[in-house]
Amino acid sequence: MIKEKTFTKEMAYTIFEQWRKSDAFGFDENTKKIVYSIDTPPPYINTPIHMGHSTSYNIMDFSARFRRMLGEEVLFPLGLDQNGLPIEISAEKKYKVDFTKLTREKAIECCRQLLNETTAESIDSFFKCGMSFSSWKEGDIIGSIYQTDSPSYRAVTQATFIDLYNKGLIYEADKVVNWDPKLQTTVADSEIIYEDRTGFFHDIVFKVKETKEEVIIGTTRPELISTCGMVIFNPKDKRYKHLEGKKLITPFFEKEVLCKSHPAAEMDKGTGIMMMCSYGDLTDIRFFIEQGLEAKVAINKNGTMNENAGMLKGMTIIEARKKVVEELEKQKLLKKITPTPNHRTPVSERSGAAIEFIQMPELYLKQLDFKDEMRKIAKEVNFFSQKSRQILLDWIDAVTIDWPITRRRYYATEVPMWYCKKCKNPVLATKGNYVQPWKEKYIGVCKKCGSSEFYGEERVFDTWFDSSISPLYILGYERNKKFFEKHQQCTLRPQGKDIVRTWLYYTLLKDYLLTGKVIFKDVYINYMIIDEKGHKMSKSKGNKVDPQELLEKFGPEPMRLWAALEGNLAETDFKCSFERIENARNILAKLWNVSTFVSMFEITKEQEKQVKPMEIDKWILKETNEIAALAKKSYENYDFNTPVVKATNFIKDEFASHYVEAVKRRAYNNDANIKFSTEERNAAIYTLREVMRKLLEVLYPINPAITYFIYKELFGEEVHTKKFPIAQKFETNFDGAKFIEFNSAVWKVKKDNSLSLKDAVKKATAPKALKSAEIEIKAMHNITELVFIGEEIKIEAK
RNA sequence: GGGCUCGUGGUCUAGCGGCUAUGACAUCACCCUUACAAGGUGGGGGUCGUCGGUUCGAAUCCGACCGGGCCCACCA
Repeated sequence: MIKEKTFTKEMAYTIFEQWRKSDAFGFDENTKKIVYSIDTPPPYINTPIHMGHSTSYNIMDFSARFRRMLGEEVLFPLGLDQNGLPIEISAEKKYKVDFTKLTREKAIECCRQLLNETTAESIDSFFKCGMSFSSWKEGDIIGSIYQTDSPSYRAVTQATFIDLYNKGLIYEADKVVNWDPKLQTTVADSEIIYEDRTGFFHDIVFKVKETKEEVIIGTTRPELISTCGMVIFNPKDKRYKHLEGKKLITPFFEKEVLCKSHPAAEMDKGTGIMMMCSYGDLTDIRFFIEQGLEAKVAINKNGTMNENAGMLKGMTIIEARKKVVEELEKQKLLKKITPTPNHRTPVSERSGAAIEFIQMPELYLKQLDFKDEMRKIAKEVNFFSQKSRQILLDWIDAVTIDWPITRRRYYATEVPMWYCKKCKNPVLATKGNYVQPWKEKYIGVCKKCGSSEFYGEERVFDTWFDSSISPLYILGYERNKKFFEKHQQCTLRPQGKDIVRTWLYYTLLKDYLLTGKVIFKDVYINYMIIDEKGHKMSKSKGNKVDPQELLEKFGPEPMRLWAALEGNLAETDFKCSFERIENARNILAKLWNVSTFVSMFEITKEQEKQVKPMEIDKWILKETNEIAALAKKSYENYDFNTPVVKATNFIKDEFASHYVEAVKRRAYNNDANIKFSTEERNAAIYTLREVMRKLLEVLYPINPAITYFIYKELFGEEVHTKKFPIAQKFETNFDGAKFIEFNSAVWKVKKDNSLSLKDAVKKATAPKALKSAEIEIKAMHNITELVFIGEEIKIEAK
């Protein structure tokens, strides 16, 4: 019998703790069962976990728990992504330091310190959410918590580099790269976002050499005038036709450039005539290559101007722009400045700085050669939902350069290479150990020139180069040969749609290049958690809902139920609000209260065996079994929304309001006027318990703690060790829908006549399909005379 | 400009060719009925974005348009 009035978060945590202590969800790597592996998204733990984390992890946990109930061995390790720019940015902010001014050791130490402070906190949040990870301990065995900055993980990252290098898939090239001047590193295309920022058109005077005519040219990058290589106008533009082939003199720098017609110039943009500079943006670069012009770099890698910018040398881009404007104004060469509000600007996703394009040697992983294979892979993987596949296909189409995998930062996996001091020939580290070439010496002899002096590579890997091997890592690649040989494909990759072009794409690409296989069977792409107004949650907007706060207020179970009830995250964004979670809490309160009621009645195993359910009992058992069948089918396809909505509505409406009300008297059997036989009473008790049993089993993956507690109280067994319920068939002549309709009619009549619900009804006519529950119905509504005629419903109150 | 997606009572949402359009929140009225006021019962509220087409029949299929959102490309 349940005595507690409500189910509290403390009760949930006690159960979670019990599971953690007993290692209830530990992974057995020697299992003979089907292995169901989940490659969890390593969340960045530079900040506490947010609503997106907690919700998407909850949904993963639904799958993990459900699959265990199907008898599968679930590999569900917690991974923590602790490499890369986001960690560095947070550390710089938190400790108010600038890594470019610190020693490398010091910078790394800052990151470690930050991670030490945040890791435990994040793990605790996951624990409180009720996650059933394979382990809560860090370690090297399959299923342990892993961190991408551990020597073990970094050694595998480096090993994959060595393999790819030896396969000839990595090369170094001095190409134009996306340069983040703030972080002073190259970034990949996938890390660039476009923002509509306000730019300013500067209308600047150029002079025609031959005729001294003034030509007004609009530009947003006046500081780059020195690198102007050509001026173009649209071939159809009559205003400038006479300038074809003429020479123009750039203001200020007094350089001669050719003026030509070219379709890239749009007539209605700016003044309709434009200057082409090297490295202003990507189109400029393409144009220079196309025209065979010599590019001139005017921006240094720290974002300042160099000698090619003449007197602007040493200034930052912003300062230089200001200075040029001043000078041009002085010389009356600046006509006007007009703002253009929606100027699409490439911005570094990590730092928010405007991207510059400069030339820089970096290591590249070949990806252009594999676009067709990637398209094939995209079609082989099962996507949940189907439409998410398109996000990946679109990105594959958009890939135009190989993947620059090196970064010039600190807290990341080092490129495991050294170079011969004499002949610059590179040597690779040996696989298996984690190496740091920037502070470790290479001992050996150069195969090319015989020299024994080397210097270490200083660059590190793009963090996606690390995280793209997470499924390989959790399956024991390069660490546990026996296990990896048996389990080469990961069952499920759950992740956000915002990182399809990075995490999913890079993982499929890299793991394919390494193993020749498609690494995932299923991919579950979750949409985003947005605020009540439909805006993305972000720190800057201040509209973040903090899961820690919600845990404090509601505890884990309402949040988990909300994640199932709110919608299907594979299809739509979720709007998050207190109200909605409150609703989920109320549903759980209902479940709790019904359970309290059912727990008042006992029945022995022997009695259970002899039970013959009555027709109304069969009706509710039939409905329950249909829900169980639907749940199994839907859960298998990662749809938790449809069955859980059905199940909770069923509990509230049909089960609690109608069935329980109807059999209450049969279960109590203490009414002086209506006597039921022991068999009839036992049938009611059996049915109440049986419905609860199946519902609890169906809801366990969603709400493990509350269902565990109730199940234990009612049946003395542990729900998490049970098999997912198999639906039984029931046939009955009792019509549930008509029953509900009849009840409503009675209630309405009583209400219209201002009668209390327990007041007597003189005479009622009910449909024939309810005859089998005659005694219950009479007792339920206190009906004096009840007749059954055809389909008719008629209530005479007085 | 290209692609994807969505438009259903005040708000969110189910339905995706066939009974009176589902449910939740909010709202109103009544009610402590021995599991439950974090509750119960009942009520009010919808031209299913607009226009056209297919069909015996359209929220549902097709087309056009209008209006959101996301992604990609391009822009001096």
